[in-house]
This record gives sequence, structure tokens and C-alpha cells, in this order.
Amino acid sequence: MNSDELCRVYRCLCDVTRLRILNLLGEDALCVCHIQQVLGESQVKISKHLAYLKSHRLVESERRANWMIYRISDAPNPILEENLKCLQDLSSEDPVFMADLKRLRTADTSAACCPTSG
Amino acid sequence: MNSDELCRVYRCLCDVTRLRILNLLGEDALCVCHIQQVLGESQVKISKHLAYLKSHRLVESERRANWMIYRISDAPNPILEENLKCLQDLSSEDPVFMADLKRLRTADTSAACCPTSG
DNA sequence: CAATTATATTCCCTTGAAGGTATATACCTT
DNA sequence: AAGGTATATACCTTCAAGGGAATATAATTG
Repeated sequence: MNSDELCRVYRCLCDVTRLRILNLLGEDALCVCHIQQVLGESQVKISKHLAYLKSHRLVESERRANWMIYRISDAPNPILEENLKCLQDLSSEDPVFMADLKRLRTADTSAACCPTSG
Repeated sequence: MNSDELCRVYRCLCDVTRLRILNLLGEDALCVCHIQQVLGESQVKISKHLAYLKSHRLVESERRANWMIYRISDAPNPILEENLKCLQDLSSEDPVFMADLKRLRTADTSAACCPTSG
């Protein structure tokens, strides 16, 4: 990790939609449609932000039939991990993150996509 | 601290010049001319980045005669503090941050500005 | 007050990012 | 192959940020 890579991590973190996505992925791997439903944002928007996060190696994706499952990248990244922790702490105070997690938990997990038994 | 404030902190962190400045200020309060010398960047550039950091409450400034002394903001900010720690860890590996600190330490501290005996 | 030093601001240009609409691609089902 | 669902990409517009040149402001010194 050098100064440029560090900047790129922070660039990923400085958009509220991406923070919301990372907050969800901190809980579990998810398909695009679930993220979209939980955040209540357009498909394009979510897809582009996921592409952005992926291009900067913060998340990884894997196709499962029709769906793309996104997860926090396996590659160790101390800065990301530290800030995901902060995000988790904050998500018990901040109304946006809190509501997202609540919607995530009450979302339909019986759908064909995103089987929790990954 | 809410999601928007969080984003604004990350926005401050996602530029390499600002990270270099914060890395220096993590050591000690400094005047603009010292920061400028150590980073080897133009006066405008440094001044603007400092203004940016100040407008987002990450740093504070205080005039001392001709000089403006900048320091990390006193207002507690867990996210900032956590990431300054990361920055400190990284500055023992990254060539840019390392070189900056080295230049800072060998800089002329006997100048009228930036008395270490703040 | 004039000149000098330190810092901030204004104006301009360029770039990148965010978001939308429309369209393309990938996979599945029949 | 055709149609449907899920996701990605292309194209466009808007906007903020980064950087430079020139200028303004603030304080000091003579």
C-alpha cells in the first residue's frame, strides 16, 4: 500500500451511496438486485458504483446464474478494514445506515439469488 | 457524525497532497511556508488545500505575526484520528510520506515562524 | 507611508465523477 | 430461436475539484 493506493481507497469511500453499499456488504455478500432494493436506488446507479468499487479492488464479484454476487474483496486491506469497522460503529447511530441494515434484515432472503448458504 | 459528514472527511483524505499535509501536521503544528518547503509544492496549491481542510474542520489555523499556523483540529473526530494513525503506520513504508517526514525533521526550525515552543 | 514577506483569493482551464436515458450483454426458460 | 430477467455499458449533461497565473490582503520593517 502506497500513498496513491491509499488515495484511491478514500476516493471509494467518499460517496454516500458507496458507503451504504459497503455497509451492506460488511454484513454479507449480496446480489445487485438486493442492494438496489435495500438502498432504493436505480439499477444503473448501483451497478456503476459497484463497478467503481470493483475497479479499485474493494469488492469482488462472482456470477451465479443470472445474478452477480458482490462481496468485500478478500485481498487484505488494513485501511479498508479499519474503515469498515468505523462504518459498523456508525451504523448504530446514523439513520441512513441504520435503516439500510434494517431493510436488509427484513428483505426477502428466500429469493433464488443471494442464497445465504453461499 | 452522520453519513454526510463521514463522506466529507473521506473527501478530504482522497487527495495525495492533503494526505501529505495531514501527515506533517500529525507531527506538529506548522506554518504554510514550512509545509510548502517540505512538500516542494507551490504556495497556491498548499494554501488552497489548507483552506479545503479548514473548511471541512479537519484543521484549524491561528495567525502568528506574518504566519498562519495550521494544526489538526481539536474537535474530536474518531474517523480522522483512526485514519491519521493509519497514515502514521504507512509513513514508515511509503516513500513519499517517509521523505516528507525526513525533510520536515531536517528543516530549519529556528526560523521565526513555527516555533516548536508553541 | 513605502517596501517586503507571508498567505489568501480570483479567474480560467481541464478533468473526473455522478446521475440519467437508452441500449447492450449474459444467462435462463420454454 | 425467442422472450424474459439481471446486470453492464455507452452516451450525454452537470458539477465540483485540482492546478496555474495574477492579484489581493495582512502583518512587519524601514
